[in-house]
Amino acid sequence: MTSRLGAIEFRHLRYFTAVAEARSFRAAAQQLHVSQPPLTRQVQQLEELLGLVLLERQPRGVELTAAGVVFLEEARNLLALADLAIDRTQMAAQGQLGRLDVGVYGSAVFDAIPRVIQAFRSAYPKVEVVLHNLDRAGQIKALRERRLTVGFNRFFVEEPDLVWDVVLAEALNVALPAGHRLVSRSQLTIADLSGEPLVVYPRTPRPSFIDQVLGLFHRRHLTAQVVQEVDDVVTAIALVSSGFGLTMVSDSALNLRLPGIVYRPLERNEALIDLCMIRRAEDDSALLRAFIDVVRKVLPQRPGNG
Amino acid sequence: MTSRLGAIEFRHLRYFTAVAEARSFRAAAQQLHVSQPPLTRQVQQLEELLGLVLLERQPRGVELTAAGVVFLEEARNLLALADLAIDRTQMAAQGQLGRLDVGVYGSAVFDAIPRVIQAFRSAYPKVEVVLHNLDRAGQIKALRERRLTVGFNRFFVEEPDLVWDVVLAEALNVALPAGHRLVSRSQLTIADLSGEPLVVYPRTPRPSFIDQVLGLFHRRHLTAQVVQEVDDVVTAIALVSSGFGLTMVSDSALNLRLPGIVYRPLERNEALIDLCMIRRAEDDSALLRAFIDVVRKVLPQRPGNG
DNA sequence: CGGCTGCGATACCGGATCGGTATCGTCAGC
DNA sequence: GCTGACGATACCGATCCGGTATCGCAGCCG
Repeated sequence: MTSRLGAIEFRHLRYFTAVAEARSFRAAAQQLHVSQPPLTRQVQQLEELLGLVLLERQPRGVELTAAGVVFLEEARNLLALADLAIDRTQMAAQGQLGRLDVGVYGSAVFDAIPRVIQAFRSAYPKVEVVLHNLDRAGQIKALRERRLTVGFNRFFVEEPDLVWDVVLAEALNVALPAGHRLVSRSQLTIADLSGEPLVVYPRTPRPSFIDQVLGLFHRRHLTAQVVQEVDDVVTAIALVSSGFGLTMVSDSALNLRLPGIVYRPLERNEALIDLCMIRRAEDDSALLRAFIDVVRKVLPQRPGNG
Repeated sequence: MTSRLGAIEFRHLRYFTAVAEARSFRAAAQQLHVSQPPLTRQVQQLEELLGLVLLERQPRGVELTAAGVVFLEEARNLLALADLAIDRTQMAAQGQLGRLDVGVYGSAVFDAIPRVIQAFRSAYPKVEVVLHNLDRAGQIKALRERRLTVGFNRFFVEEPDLVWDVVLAEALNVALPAGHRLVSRSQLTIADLSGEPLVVYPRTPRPSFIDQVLGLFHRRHLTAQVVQEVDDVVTAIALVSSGFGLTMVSDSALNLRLPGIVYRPLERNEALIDLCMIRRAEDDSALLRAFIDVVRKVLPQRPGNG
């Protein structure tokens, strides 16, 4: 890339623009708060660098040549764009401009995450937010490779270079087929589900939501009767509506309204399911801090380990 | 207009861009053929002027901050635009870029002028050509006020600060109603028209085409029987087609094809009508020179007074 | 017609700033 | 813990910038 810029500097543009607009070296010198000789010298140097005459010196001032007319317009443009560039850079430094890559996975995409993203978008409209559907392993890999800024997942193993926060504790609900006998109850307990056929998810990655659900039974020395393992909550709900059995979903998944499906809350002290946010420990960018602030404002907060 | 540019110069952008792209001060120094310390100093100064940190210095090189990512993009952009600005300025100096205001009037707009403009547009596609319909007085005024670069008209009085060239000598033709007795002749003379009712134009400005036509008769001691004076050639042709009489038109006007109108040429040695080009005597711009060259190439040329 | 005035260009000077060399502090890797 | 590579710093000479003083020139006015 061989540039024709040579040694032209913004100073040349500033000085030339002032002279061209004032149609006078002396008047421009006053406006710029410098004396007149430096203006003469800088404009001469600019003309020499361009190999062109930009101004016609005349007894009562200066006139623009055709090249001068064009260069004046270009110089004004460049100066204005340089100002904008500085503005944009300073906005970026304040986290108001840039790109935020967010990893998402699981049922939180149906409620909690959309609320967060919407709030962030309206608070920081010039930040481009990109969502990536990645499971936990994929999020961790992408975070390390800088392809992700934050990730949301149900829980995380400890990683030395990463930090996680629990940003939301959601209650659990049972999804039942419309005619099921438990539909008559307004609240359920884990014990109510003992012996009921269960559809569980996700099959991978492990450990994850599935293990938390099964743990609820084991902790109470109850037996979970798993009839089907599926990939995601949507498939699980579909199977429930087909009469395969019951399944457990977080509050976020209540937005998944399918015909023939009824949700009943689990008693709140029975179990809570965490939503976690993971990020690089050394990432102290203003953009990430701004995002975390929005998350804490939008979601009922709980302390993390970071 | 208070700029936030401060004392930022293109040098800062060039150096920062090189360092940011190479992710290394030393490597950038090699590419730029300078030593490493000046790079450190210029980047430090740039960061100080912006009040921001653009680079994170690390043991194995440098990483960009969020602000650095944005500023790198902006700086590249500015450097590329500066190059383009220089290109455009140099094109302007060569007459390849700019704006050409052309004054036109009379029947030449139907043939000679369109041919010139089309040739110029294809040779200088980045020059904006603007046509202005102005009579001779209007053209002279606009030329003096720099609103016009050149003007075309049928003939000009001498003006001290203006220069004119005859750029085309067109033959004359007679426009006849379809059933007229002279239609049977393939060529006509002025004498053939003696006693015929004539429609003449333009009423103003004077002197102009009308006076040249009437002069043809007076020179031969013939009588021109003027039945109607009108503003322009189009109106004259319309009256001819209505049977008012005959009228004289230049070659250019032969493109005006109306039903019921027949054109017959005047013998070539009977009369020629000039097309003149007028311009400022002191205008030696490359753009005007380029236009004159095109005119001379497109139109059969004759020497002018300039 | 000659002095005056206002313009840009030039000469020259002191200080700021640039780029160069040499060197330091620091962290990673063997 | 040594070594090597990186960026930062110290210092120096040369350049470049901006300032003052002055020149050359053209239009203006009495």
